[in-house]
Amino acid sequence: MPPQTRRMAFPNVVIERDTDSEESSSSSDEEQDVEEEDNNDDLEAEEEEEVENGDTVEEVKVEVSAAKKREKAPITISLKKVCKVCKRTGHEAGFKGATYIDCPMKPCFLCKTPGHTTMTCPHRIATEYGVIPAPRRHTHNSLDYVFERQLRPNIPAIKPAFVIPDQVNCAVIRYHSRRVTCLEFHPTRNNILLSGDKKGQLGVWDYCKVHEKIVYGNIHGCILNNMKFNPTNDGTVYAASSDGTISCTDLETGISSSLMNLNPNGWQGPSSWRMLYGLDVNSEKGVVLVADNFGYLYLMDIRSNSQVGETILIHKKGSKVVGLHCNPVQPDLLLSCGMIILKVEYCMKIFSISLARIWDMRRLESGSSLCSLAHRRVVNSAYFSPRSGSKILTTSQDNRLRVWDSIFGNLGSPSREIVHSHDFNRHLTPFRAEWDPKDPSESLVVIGRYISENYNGAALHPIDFIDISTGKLVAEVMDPNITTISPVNKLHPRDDVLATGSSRSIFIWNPKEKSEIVQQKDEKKIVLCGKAEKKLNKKFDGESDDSDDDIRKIKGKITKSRKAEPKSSRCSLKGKR
DNA sequence: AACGTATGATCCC
DNA sequence: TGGGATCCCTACGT
Repeated sequence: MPPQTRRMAFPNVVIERDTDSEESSSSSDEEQDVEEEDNNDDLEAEEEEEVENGDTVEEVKVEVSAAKKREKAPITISLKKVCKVCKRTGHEAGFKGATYIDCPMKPCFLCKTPGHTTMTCPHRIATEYGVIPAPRRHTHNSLDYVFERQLRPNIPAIKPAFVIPDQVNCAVIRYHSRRVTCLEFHPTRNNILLSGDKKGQLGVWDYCKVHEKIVYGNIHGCILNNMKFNPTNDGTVYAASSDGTISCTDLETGISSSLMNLNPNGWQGPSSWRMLYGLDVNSEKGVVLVADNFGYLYLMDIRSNSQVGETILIHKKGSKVVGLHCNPVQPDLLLSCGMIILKVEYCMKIFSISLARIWDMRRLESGSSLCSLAHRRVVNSAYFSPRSGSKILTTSQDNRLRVWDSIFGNLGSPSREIVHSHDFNRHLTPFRAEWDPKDPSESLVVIGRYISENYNGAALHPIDFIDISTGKLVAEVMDPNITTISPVNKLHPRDDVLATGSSRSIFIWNPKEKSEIVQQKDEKKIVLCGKAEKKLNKKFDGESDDSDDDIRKIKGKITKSRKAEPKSSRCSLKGKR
């Protein structure tokens, strides 16, 4: 459907004149300006056409007061509407209603290729565009063949594949005072969700007892970048922060100890301030691994809380290492990812390359990585697959998800690249695609979407479920009450539950059938959030003693999928065996 | 409603 | 090699 343009009322401009001298000087200036603009523009014809159409460009005549009008001719200033992106006239980028119109002078905002806009980008129409599906697993011997042919059809599927949590079950609005940066489900207690924010606060929320929530505010001074539960005691969590410390916090008491402080002398300027980003725990080796913004990796012993071995430069000196992940099956393997670390000249052009690197924990030295996986922009996250640990999934700021099917195969180039909108924006927590830990095929992945879509007149940013074996969009999940972008998402390790961090709010999603039970049960508590929240705040101000801590039960209503697929098919094993 | 601002990667000189 | 300009679909407060 072609984008609809709306005729905007243009403001009248009146220029007041005080003195004759000023008048003459300013008038000549203006005339010059007009002239210059006209000369610079070869869009004159186009412009006139548009004026006739009553579209974007309009001329404003400035009428001088009647008395002076006789002496001086009226001045015509051309206030052409200018594109806010490329500053040219003749078109305008931005929202027209709930639809965003791209600047045609810029490369596609989705795939970054010039020549078209997101509106017509083939990747927007189908996420699987250009993705070569993973090859079917060929049966090699007769036993395999017999199993596939005769036994498998009789074995009931353990999990009816791809259950999509698509209904907002409950939400905490303005739980945090700054945007959410990370989420983590408790490894054993099903309803406990931890959240970190930009301020360094740590939230603990029991989302089945909606009103039970805690925020620990004195653990870190700024961004809580990553957290992981202590494998030997799941009542405590480790967290890495941009304040340069690692914390170990007791969830019951909120008492926190610091394992490391990289800035013992305080603020000495930005060139020396160290920030911790990547964090993971290797329970086999009994170490907490962290990485900083200067490219260094540190290992901390869990028992002694002291550093093990040397500090190792694992990426280019001075480049931020944003993610670390230990292989869930082979504890000797470590994955790191981060910012640009080299520049390459190719075909007379210079390309920046960011890397994810695989390391052998037994031989951790600078330059000894087993393999480097190249990306064109910063790699926000790199994860081994949760069950077999043999696949790798990365999220890069070049708007692509990359998948390597086997760490034992050829790692030279990714098995698949899926174009997906998850641009970097300094005001947003970086997007990270997360595996579904429950999917035995290790192909379902969740990631928030940056660009919005017009859903019945509302610009919403859905959360995408992608089958990374085919690149297909399995489901796009959104709620009319969530108007902000949702860069932080985590799937529950056992339940069909999705947790979303969107701006300062946290949402819990269930598959439809579950949420309806909850809705019935708590009908009186159901209120709206998002834009409706403001109104409700006023209403609730009398009842609630602390509006910042309001917990709101929200009734989710799934908006029709863009492709208007029936619900059943959206949650089926589409494109799979 | 219109603006200001927080603030990170990247490009370019 | 380093600092300053730039940025594009932000979110929220005044």
